[in-house]
Amino acid sequence: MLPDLKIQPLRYVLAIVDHGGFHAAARQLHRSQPAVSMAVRELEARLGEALFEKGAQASLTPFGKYCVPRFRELILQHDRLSRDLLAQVERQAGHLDMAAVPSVASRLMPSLLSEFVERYPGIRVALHDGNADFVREQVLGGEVDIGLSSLWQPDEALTFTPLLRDKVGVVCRDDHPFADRASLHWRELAGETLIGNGTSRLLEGTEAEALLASPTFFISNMISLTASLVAGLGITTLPRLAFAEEYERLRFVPLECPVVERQVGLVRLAGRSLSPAAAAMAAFVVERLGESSGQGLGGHAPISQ
Amino acid sequence: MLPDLKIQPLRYVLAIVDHGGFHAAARQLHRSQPAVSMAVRELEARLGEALFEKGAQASLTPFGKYCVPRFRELILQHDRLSRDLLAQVERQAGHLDMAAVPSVASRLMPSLLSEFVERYPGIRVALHDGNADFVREQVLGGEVDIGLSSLWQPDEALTFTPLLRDKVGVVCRDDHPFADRASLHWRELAGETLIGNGTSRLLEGTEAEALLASPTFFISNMISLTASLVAGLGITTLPRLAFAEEYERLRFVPLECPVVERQVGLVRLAGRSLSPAAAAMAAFVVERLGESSGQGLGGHAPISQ
DNA sequence: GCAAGCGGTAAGTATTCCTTATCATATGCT
DNA sequence: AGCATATGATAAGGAATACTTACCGCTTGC
Repeated sequence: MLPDLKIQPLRYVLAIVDHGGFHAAARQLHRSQPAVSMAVRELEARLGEALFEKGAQASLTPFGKYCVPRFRELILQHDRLSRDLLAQVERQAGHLDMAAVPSVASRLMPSLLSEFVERYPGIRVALHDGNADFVREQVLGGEVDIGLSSLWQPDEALTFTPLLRDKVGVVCRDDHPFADRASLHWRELAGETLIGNGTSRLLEGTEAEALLASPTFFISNMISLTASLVAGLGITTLPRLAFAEEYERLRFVPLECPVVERQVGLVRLAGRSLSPAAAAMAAFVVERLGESSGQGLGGHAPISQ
Repeated sequence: MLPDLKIQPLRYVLAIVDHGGFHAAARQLHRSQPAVSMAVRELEARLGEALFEKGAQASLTPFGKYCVPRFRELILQHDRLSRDLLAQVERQAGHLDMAAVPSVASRLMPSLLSEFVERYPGIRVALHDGNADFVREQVLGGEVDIGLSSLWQPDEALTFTPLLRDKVGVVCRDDHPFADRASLHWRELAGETLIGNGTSRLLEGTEAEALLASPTFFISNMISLTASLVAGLGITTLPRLAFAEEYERLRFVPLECPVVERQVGLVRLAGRSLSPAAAAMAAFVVERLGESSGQGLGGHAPISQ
């Protein structure tokens, strides 16, 4: 019923109009003049009406005059779309949503993000932070494109790319007997007031699991937890990355026996591709965290694939 | 630089999305399934990014999800344009401007126009009236698509299609000695008070030319002219079609010697095509006036080509 | 009156598009 | 299980399109 207009012949028509002739248009289009002639004739046949007066110097028919601005409009739309899609693919535009656990979000992402926007100025990033369960759910539900977290258990629907190891240690106030120790054995914690937190389950399945039975307190909120530690309420265990170094009175002492560590990595939906922008971020994160990270944030190490 | 998206593959993508699969889409598009597959792959290659997840049941990648509404938008624009142009060509839409001399505009156009809009309900017509010079100028200047008028002299830039002959006669009041005459000879007018008007120059070059020397008055406006005639100011000559029959006290008496007639016809720019709507009107006018007109408007006759 | 411009035509070739036939894999049904 | 029937991908051949070069006829300008 309605004929499919091809973009090219429309472009030809506009070129003829703009350059005032078939020859000039052909030259500018890097085509031979007959190619232009024939394409226009084909288009006219398809429309059932002439666009150019026959015979003389190329001049538009009234119908042609009617068509030209409409052709121009359609081509404008087309080019806008084409340009837009190309920008997306080439990572010059786009946006992505990502989720990260608080430690990663606050300790690693700030510098990563600033480098990222420098490298991909057109891409907009939304960073959501929450605990590992939150990250998992956000990725599973498609609310975010990628997540940065540790995986408690493998999930069929998720792909996990390990990026760095993060060793658990004991956090205490600077006046605590542990404060100046270089390392600790789990049995030494036996008599202490141990405050549980969201990362405590890292100890599950290790020799130190017994400690989990004793905690008097469980504080999930990191601000409350650090405040409690500063107040001398007790001590806790945390992965190094989750230890807020800006609290002057708190000390981090590595747990050497057993060595407990979480793997922080990239979480994404299995079998689903990423948007170009998300792929850029994923590759960027892997590149920056997967090989030589550290940069003063000792205690966690990249994972060599 | 920016790739030309073809309309067809975009349609394929939408069909796949809407029908939930390559096979179903192919069926609905009257294409084979490989044709759809390959076209989509070609498009993906051109864009440099996959639109559908590979492997499983057809499902969009995030990039595909980004593209689909944009494809849909472009195709909507395209189809709107295609439909619009088709409607123009098929005379279901469009508009035209025409000019006509007052006699034609007031005596012939009303019924013609009502028939025209019945036959071409989508076409809008603007009718401008003015004397023959006005019509000529409007056509020459492109302000109107076609004109209905008589041509005083041939014009290289204009094409004139004669449609009907319109005989000149004498118009006088019902109490004038000529009022009941069946016809008149020009010499009988010698002693009369002759009011000149815009059509008087029709007498130029005929035996009756001498009359043009005498007129005491010249009144170009038709309303003023008829009012003057009703007032008994004098008599005048007019083509039959220009004689306003609705004035009860005026009479039209054919001039039999010499027989003077104007040719009323279609005026258009030579060598220029008409818009579809204008072409429809031109053909319609020729069809209705060129062969068997009359319909009680005696005194002018169609011109058999 | 000739040269140089225009657009149109013809014939051949390259490319694009679409077909049929076939495959590998995944889903559904006893 | 296991066969039947979906799915989408692939290969090879053919039809349609788009483009090329070569040439024609016409107008325009010196």
